[in-house]
Amino acid sequence: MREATKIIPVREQIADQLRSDIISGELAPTTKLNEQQLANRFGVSRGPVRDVLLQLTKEGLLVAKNNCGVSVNSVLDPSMQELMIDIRRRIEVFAISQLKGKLTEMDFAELEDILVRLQDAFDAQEFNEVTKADIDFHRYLVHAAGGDELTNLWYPIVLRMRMNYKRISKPKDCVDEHRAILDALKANKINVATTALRANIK
Amino acid sequence: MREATKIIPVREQIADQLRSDIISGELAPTTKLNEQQLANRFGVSRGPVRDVLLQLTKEGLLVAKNNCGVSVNSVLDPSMQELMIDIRRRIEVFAISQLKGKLTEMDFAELEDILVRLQDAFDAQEFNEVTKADIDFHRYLVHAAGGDELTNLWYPIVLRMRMNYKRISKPKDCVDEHRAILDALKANKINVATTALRANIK
DNA sequence: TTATTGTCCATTGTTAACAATTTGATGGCG
DNA sequence: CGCCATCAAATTGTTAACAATGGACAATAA
Repeated sequence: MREATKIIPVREQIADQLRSDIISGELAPTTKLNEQQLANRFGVSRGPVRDVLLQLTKEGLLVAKNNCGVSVNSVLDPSMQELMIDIRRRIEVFAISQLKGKLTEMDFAELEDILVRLQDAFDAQEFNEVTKADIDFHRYLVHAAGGDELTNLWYPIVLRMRMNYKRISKPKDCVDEHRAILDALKANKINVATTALRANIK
Repeated sequence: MREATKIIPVREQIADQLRSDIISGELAPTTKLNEQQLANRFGVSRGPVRDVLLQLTKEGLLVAKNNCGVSVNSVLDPSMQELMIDIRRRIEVFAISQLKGKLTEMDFAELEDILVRLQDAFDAQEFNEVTKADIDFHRYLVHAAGGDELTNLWYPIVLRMRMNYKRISKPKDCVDEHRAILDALKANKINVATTALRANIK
């Protein structure tokens, strides 16, 4: 039997695109979003667009005012940013502690694929793709440990953090750091992986 | 001029009611929710109901399957519950550290009101109301410190934690603990407040 | 008997029209 | 000249009809 081909719902595609636009800075903070315009852009009606806007608002990327529409949220002030980093670290450290000895060869292969994407995107100077691969790597681990439950808690935090970075500071380090995390996981050295992970989240 | 009467949007009312039903256990885990039935119950159309179901799904109270509707989420396994407690503590400790010296007389009056509600609900053995007042107390502090941003991160965690408790174990302690927190805040003794807060979150 | 396929029904996903609300502008009045 | 009330345009909130999807059940063939 062939590998199941993944069906991606319309709403999810729209959400992904908007998230991408926001964290890439294409949609700047305080930009107002019009439901009808978005509906036209994606070739759907306002219904699904409304759903997506609601979701992104819950995720903290957008802010909504009653009967006044939504706009792109502003960057976090430093103390909140610090809190977010701390919470994200706790979640991911928790994740790999739960994963000790649980990861299969298939998991490792998947993570290797993501690292390849990361490297390729870096070589091509596609920084948006670098960001996506970076997030995918971490999400894979979080999801493997805590499922949708934990991922839903973790994801908005990452997105909010990313909104604050205009661009990846040192993409090269980014690749190396993830390599270190993966190698440590493969060797089942959780302490090493934890240290590498904490160094990567900043 | 008359005091501004607070307008509570339809969606919010529906969301509050459903959250209440879920936390109180009236809607047991794995219960499937039908959009049309809910629409009839609240006397609105499916649109707003869909919006609410999406939100509660984001909050982790419900789980959704494509084209298959939503159902009430199950309780957390112990390790996740522990992580949630840890993160919630971190957020609330952050909140009161930010609030040092910032709370006004009006804030204290508001918090006193909530404590009265808590005491009354306890006296009347209205455990649902006890839970609501309890949450309101903490939410007031979190919101005062971090606004909607922090509240949106914090709230789902609290809700998920509450789903795991069938009932308040010792309502009397609950009142005393919140009294201790408020008194410490009034005296601007952040260390004391932090200790009391950490003892209350469990 | 058992596995497969086809049909039906219940439910969700989507759409477009309608109602309600906010904003900004315009004009009269102090 | 500035301020407030009133009105119009634009935008969101809501509704109900329509399309599409998934699951259950029965019929068929091996």
